[in-house]
Amino acid sequence: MFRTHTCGELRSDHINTEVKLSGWVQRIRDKGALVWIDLRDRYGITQLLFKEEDTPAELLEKVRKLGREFVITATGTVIERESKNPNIPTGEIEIKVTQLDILNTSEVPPFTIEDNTDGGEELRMKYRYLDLRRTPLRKNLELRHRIAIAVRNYLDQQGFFEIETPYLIKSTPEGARDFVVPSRMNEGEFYALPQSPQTFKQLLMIAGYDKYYQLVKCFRDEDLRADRQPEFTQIDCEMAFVEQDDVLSTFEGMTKHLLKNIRNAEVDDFQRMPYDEAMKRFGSDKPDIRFGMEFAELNDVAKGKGFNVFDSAELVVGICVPGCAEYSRKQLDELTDFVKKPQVGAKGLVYVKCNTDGSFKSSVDKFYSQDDLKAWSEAASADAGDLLLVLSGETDAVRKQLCELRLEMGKRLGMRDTNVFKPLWVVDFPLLEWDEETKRFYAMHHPFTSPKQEDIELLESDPGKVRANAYDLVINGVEIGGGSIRIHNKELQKKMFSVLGFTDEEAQAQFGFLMNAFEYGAPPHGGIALGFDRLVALFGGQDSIRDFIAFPKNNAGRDMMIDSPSPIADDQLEELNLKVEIRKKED
RNA sequence: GGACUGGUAGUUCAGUUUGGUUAGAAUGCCGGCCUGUCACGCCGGAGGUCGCGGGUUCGAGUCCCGUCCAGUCCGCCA
Repeated sequence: MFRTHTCGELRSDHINTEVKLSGWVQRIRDKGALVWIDLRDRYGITQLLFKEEDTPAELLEKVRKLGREFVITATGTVIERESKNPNIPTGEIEIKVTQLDILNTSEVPPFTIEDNTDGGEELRMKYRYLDLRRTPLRKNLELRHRIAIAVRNYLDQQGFFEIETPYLIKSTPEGARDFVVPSRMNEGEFYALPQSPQTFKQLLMIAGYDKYYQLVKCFRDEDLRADRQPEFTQIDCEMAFVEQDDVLSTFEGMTKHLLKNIRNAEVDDFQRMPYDEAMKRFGSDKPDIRFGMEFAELNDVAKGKGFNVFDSAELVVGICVPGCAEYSRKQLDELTDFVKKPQVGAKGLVYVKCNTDGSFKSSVDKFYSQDDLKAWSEAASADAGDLLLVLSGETDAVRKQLCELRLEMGKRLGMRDTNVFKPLWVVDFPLLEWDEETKRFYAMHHPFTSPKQEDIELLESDPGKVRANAYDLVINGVEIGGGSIRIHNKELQKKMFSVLGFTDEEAQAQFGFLMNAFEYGAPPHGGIALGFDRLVALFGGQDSIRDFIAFPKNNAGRDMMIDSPSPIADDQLEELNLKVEIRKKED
């Protein structure tokens, strides 16, 4: 037997009991006549005590051989500490050890296994199994587990079945790049790993399963970010006989359930904001509504006064930053540099200080009178003491730029509190997006998304104007998930493919199975998929999903620990009857 | 595909702007001392291909060119 208790559970109630603990040596404090060892396992830390005067020499010798991260079993008596440590749950007691077994030795770890490790990102990735011993990582994975359980409980109570769908499926050209897997038994052919179980969950609805969900791995061969991994987990759901409202209320309920149970946070009913409105008010389809600074369009007051930059711009738009009229020249220059970064891409920044004495000071005083600037401040609902930051340019671009600036200002002013949760639904997304490069429309969501009934006639006349029965769940500026009411009618689906530029043959070849299924009584249906990793990271108060995944990949899609991807052996290629030839890139 | 930041002791970093004696600090590691530590303390010690390759120079961690690696972002991600 290795243990009677874990390292996290002994309290003063246990004093005088004989116990056996097993774990890792976290730290040794050797004071000569006294030696303490912090013994760690998943549950906590318990202090072991060895007193020179009443410890057999043989045992002391063993103790002095120990090093960090050795795995040991200690047997002894729980005693009250002479000096207690109120900072840890087991701080009232320690173990007077009578027997010590060294189960395994350890090399000196390359970084310290402490809450605040000295290890850098790269090293921690390479030795991920050591990093995972650290409490912050352990807590993240525990949080992930708790949320997964809460999701399953909620959806089970709502009558959902968790049904697994295949990972080896068929490649489709729409959407993200597929990861592909060669088939040995079908020479020269490839499976694709699913970007999402989209078609399968729709088929499950046609099969009559009514409510489906799955915590499922999805795969996308696209460049990574802090919040994007090539393999990631979705809470994937689909419901039959539902309208948009049914899906939204079910998953609003789930989100509230999670916030309540995991974070003990109560939130109001979620705002539902049309896409157009989100773009106009926040310049983003995933607005962070924890703070204000909404966009104020200033075309009416800023144009026609001889400032050519604004006169020639499609949109002049600003935000009102509360209480920042005192910003120094240096701070304003910093903000100008921020918006001029290539990642943001603005040409410049105009500011208006609404001074507390009622006067205005701007970077464009040459062109605008005090009355002009007063009109700006009124248009932006600015008060005395506020700072207006104004950008101009082509509508879509300038909104995006101002959105970046707004988030930056929110961050600087401490308005993005990770303990505050403000979810909302963004609804009425456009069905289609025009792509200049390929001169065709792409589905903004995916090609199975249904258009709004009242917009269907626009499909032929003005496809870009068609709104979709599509919605995103956004929390604190993070796109947590999205879904839609699907097309369940073969004719409409055919029409959709034709708008997307598919011939009948292409549509049949790629999605024939789904179109055929629509011929056998497909019920109206719709669903949603939530990014599980992002949801967990959000609940954990962090932007990066990496530390909420046990074994993540780096920004080049590599697993630094197992060193993958890697070449495969010749005989593996032989079996697949494949030859690897790296094509030279053309200039 | 692109922009930016970084790479110096086991680790985290300073030193690079302005080239110049033996490349420093902290922490970790090793040895010694210490009876109430818990980021223990004190004394001593070991530890370096300054990412790699080339160039400029009397002389390069420092300047130039190339390259690799890591990170953040843009493009991309229905």
